[in-house]
Amino acid sequence: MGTSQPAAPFPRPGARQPGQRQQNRRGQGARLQEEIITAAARLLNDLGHDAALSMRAVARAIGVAPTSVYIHFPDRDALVVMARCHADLLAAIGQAEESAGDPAEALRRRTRIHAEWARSHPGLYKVLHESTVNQRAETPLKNDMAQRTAAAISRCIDAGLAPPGDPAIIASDLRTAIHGLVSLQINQPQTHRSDASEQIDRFLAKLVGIPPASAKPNQ
Amino acid sequence: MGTSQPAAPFPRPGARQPGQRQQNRRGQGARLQEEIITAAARLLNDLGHDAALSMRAVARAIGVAPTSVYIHFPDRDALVVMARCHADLLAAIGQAEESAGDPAEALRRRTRIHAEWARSHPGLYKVLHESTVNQRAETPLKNDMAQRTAAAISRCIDAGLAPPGDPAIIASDLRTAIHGLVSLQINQPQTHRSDASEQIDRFLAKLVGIPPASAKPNQ
DNA sequence: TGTACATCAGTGAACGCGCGTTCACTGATGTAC
DNA sequence: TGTACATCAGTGAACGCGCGTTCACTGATGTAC
Repeated sequence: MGTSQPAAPFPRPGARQPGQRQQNRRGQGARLQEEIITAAARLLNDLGHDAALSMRAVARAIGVAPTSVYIHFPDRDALVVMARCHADLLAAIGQAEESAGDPAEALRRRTRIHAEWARSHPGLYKVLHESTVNQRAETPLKNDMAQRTAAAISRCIDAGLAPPGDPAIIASDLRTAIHGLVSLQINQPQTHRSDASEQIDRFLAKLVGIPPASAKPNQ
Repeated sequence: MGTSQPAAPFPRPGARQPGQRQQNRRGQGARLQEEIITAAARLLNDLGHDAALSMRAVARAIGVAPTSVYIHFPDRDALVVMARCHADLLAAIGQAEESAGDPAEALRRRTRIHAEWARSHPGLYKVLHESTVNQRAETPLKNDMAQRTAAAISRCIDAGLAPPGDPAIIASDLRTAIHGLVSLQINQPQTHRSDASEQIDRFLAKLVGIPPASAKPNQ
């Protein structure tokens, strides 16, 4: 970890002081909508549960009257749709894969960045995977992720870097195991501490058949 | 599935009608405490999140004044301690292991029953693994589970039914993957449907080195 | 055998809180004439 | 260049709700004398 983690897309600093905000210019009303989404995402990440997100808390965080949120979102449920998180994660993964030398390294990077994103956005990960929101929406985005993982594995097999097998099944197993790893890291940090990287390598080796990168500069 | 799943320890029927309950006999005041714990466990399972559990809801479910809960539990946090769930799960696993022929079959049964318990108590599983309670307590019980899994794997290795390796690491990998499987089954039932049994077999084969039971009567 | 008292197992009303949501409104800014 | 009007970007007060928690209490039952 340290400096190499993906850039946090949701600002961390605390709530705005009331009165600090000034009304948007005429024609710029949509900016408040943007502020609401950003604040909602930050609160979801901080709280880790969609039921804990409230219209009033979002309004408070922005420094706006609760009523103003209703101008852009008809009710609480509408606030809780978070497609942009996935888009952000997808971009991070795409970027990491680009710089990989071969398909096996690409899969390893993809897997690592997935785990790291979850680690640095624990609350959002929980909302996206454990909350009641995820039952309502987000499935197309998750299917997209699953298909991309299967494609990455398929490329490994085609390049002879992994033994043959059904990419969809292997991807399902890998994603399931990685989800377990991330979930335990987030939910039981005291018992599942540091060895994420090694466990990822073991999963890649045992579930996909990709041996740990042997040509490591140090260690 | 079907008839072979473990007996549900927490009664399912709906809330009691108000007025139906009559005061405990003198000296039997502790019975209300028992009722409170049972009702709290049922509510936790129904709601799937400890934050959603309220003193008033528990009192309502039993048919008692909210004040009466305070006689036995000093505050809401005290209600939320759920050691008995683990004890119940442990007993179910012990029972399943007993009837197994060899260590490999015992490990398979242990793994299956773990997944089945989680499936039949989704809310409690979420509370125990995803909720804020689990950060406070329950770690000794989880350590116990981890050690038992490691011991089961150790017995497989000793019996020559699994290739040699560090049982603690193998157990960690297996438990992580199974947790991922269960978590996805609970949280995304629409995408992770039915093939749990096969995926468990694959995890046992790939992560522990135990091939699927070949002498199956049918299929 | 009778009675005063202690104890048990609860109850009912009330407090202040944050919440979702509705309603009528306000003040600034652009625009038609 | 001036003015009436429309529109935009919000606000403030209020509603009813469920919640945790406190307080003084009630009615039944056992027990000492």
